[in-house]
Amino acid sequence: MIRAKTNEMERESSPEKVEQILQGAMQEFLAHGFAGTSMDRVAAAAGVSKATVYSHFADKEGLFKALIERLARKKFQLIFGSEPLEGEPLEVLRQVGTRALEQMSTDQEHSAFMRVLIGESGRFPELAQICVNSMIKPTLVALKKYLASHPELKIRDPEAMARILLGSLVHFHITQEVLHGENIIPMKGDRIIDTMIDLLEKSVRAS
Amino acid sequence: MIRAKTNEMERESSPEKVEQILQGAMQEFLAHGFAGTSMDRVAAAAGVSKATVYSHFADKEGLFKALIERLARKKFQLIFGSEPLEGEPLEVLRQVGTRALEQMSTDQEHSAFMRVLIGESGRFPELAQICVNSMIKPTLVALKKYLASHPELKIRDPEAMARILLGSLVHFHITQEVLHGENIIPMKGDRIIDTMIDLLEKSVRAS
DNA sequence: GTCTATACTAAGATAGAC
DNA sequence: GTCTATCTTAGTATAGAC
Repeated sequence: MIRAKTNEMERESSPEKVEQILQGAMQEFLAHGFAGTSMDRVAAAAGVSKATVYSHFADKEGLFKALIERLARKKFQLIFGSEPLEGEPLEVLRQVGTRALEQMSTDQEHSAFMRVLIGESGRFPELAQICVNSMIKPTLVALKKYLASHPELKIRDPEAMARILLGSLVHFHITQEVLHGENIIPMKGDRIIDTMIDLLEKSVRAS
Repeated sequence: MIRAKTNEMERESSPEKVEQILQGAMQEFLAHGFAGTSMDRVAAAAGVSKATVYSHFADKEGLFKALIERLARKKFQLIFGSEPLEGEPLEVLRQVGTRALEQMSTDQEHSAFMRVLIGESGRFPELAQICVNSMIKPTLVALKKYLASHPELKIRDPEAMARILLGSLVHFHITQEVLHGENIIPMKGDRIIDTMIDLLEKSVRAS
């Protein structure tokens, strides 16, 4: 019969290969950056030939962009895409902050992603902007809305406050893990969070 | 006479060439990162031959490290190495913050330096640590000491507070300029500073 | 000390078989 | 669709002349 010409193993194996390629690309690009990564090593890490890589992605740049866009979505959901915020505001903020810090330091991939994203933001500005749009902006908007929806917190500028909260945590992560400062300027992340909550609490009392 | 053997143009022109090389290296490394930079282009940008570059620096890595260490010193002094802090504390903090934000966004070199430093921190951890030691740590220590020396600010954990203040500003700079988010999530830097000062002021009143 | 010319290696991308 | 083999360019580093 005619259908026999297409056996089970070869019909549309593309989706599978694409996934393999992206996995290999992730390993290599996150470890060595764009310029430091060779397509040979990507192919090897993916377990396919170089020609197969080029049959699914136009060139090195196309593969890189596809990977980063994919990772941007994934990272956002992993860190801030949890359950909706409910409960006593300051306690909620403490929990969210603690979870975010923990998630960032647990996930080794996250530090590597930040390195590549920031490191290549000069040569791939559109890519950086995609990440701003799909990670940073949604986080800031969610935080801002949460702060604004709790007038008892007496926050004049929720948008600016959201930046302060997020910035403090992300910068802490950058100095400690991304830049390997843990042993040079050691500090428990909880102190950042405690101090921020303390500030907010006093701010409520003073208003 | 014997001294004539050494004419004016050739005796010890090294320091001059070294400076040229470092200038060229800065231009190239800051624009393209470590792996993306070729020694050919460094030599061309420096206006010397490639062999001359190699006669002063062991290899590409050695040149890169020399450059980054040099820049770390320079950047710190440029942004935070100003006059000692005097005057009403909250007003001093506002001025320092404003100056820092302005300096960071004015100096195009600074964004490029952050990109390279963070981007290469995975492959050059020692280099990242040198920058933590010569830039971030001194800044945090100075801030902490300032905060601690003004008990009227009623700050329980000056060290953590220093991190919050610095982190908010640096993260703002990263999102707006380094990651090109200015048009996506626009905001005047003053709002960050105003909000932080407002928080500190209310914190004083509540204590 | 500095240059020109070159050895050697690796990388991006593709042609052609199956 | 996927592979092996290959073309071509570009990069690091050095040898040898001046």
